[in-house]
Amino acid sequence: MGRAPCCEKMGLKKGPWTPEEDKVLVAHIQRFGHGNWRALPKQAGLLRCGKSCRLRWINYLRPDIKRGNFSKEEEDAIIRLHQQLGNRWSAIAARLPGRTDNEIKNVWHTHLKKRLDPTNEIKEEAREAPTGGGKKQRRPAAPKRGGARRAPPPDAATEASAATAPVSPERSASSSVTESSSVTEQGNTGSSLGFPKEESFTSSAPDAEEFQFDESFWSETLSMPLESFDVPMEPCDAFGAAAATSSSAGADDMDYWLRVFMESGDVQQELPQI
DNA sequence: AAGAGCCCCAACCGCTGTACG
DNA sequence: TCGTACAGCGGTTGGGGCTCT
Repeated sequence: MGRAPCCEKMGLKKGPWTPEEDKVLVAHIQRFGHGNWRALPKQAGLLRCGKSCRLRWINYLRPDIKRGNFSKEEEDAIIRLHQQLGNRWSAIAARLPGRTDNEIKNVWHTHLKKRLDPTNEIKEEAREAPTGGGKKQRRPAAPKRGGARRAPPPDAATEASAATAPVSPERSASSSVTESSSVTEQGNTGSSLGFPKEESFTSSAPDAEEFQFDESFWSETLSMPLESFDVPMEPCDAFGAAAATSSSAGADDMDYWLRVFMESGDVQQELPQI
């Protein structure tokens, strides 16, 4: 069947996300969730297609994402899981909390595949050696592409338990926060809006400094009054309807969001239809 | 110091699966 | 049952940073 393009290309921005766009997207999702990705950019006032917003959120902006280099244990887990699952990156990501399918895919193609290739083994080993000749030390993930924020590389023992952590096999790590995803699975319950509290987010990292930048980013973003955004939020009935009819939004979810909105104090003005 | 080449990764593209009317 | 819309997944790539020469 003829599929319409994911979005109207006309007038929609492509390429790297700016910090401003990130903030708008984060603020919108914090406030309204993402019941409908296609409608989200319009509601948030972003000149992006829903697909782009979704990818940006899932691969970069979700607060439960673990940034930085992969530990040896994680790499071993990826190799093992790849042997079992093949190129089902989302399934692999589901077993590596905090890692996205895109990230795992990148690591596989850039490191692990070569490592498993016997012809590259020697070369790869040389690269692994700290003082080995020719190995390019991984740069400390400097911001790229329009203000991308990356945490400094963690030490190799960051997530020894990651590979064995129990994670729902049904949903990947890319499942949304509104679907009681890995955030909950990692025990960060009780935080408002389904986000991990900053304390839990940072304290879950063995090295608190690892997320220093992200913490400041989230602190800034979470504390930022929404009115400070240039782009007006447009909570509309369509979104509420989408959330209400969403297959993943049960009555409890609706009650939860309603409570959140009520507590925010502006539900009357913002969402009169709920 | 400067240029070349390599490496990495964020983001795009196109396809599939699923829900719904 | 069919057609459409949407979310999600995996493959691919553009381009910036880093290292080497």
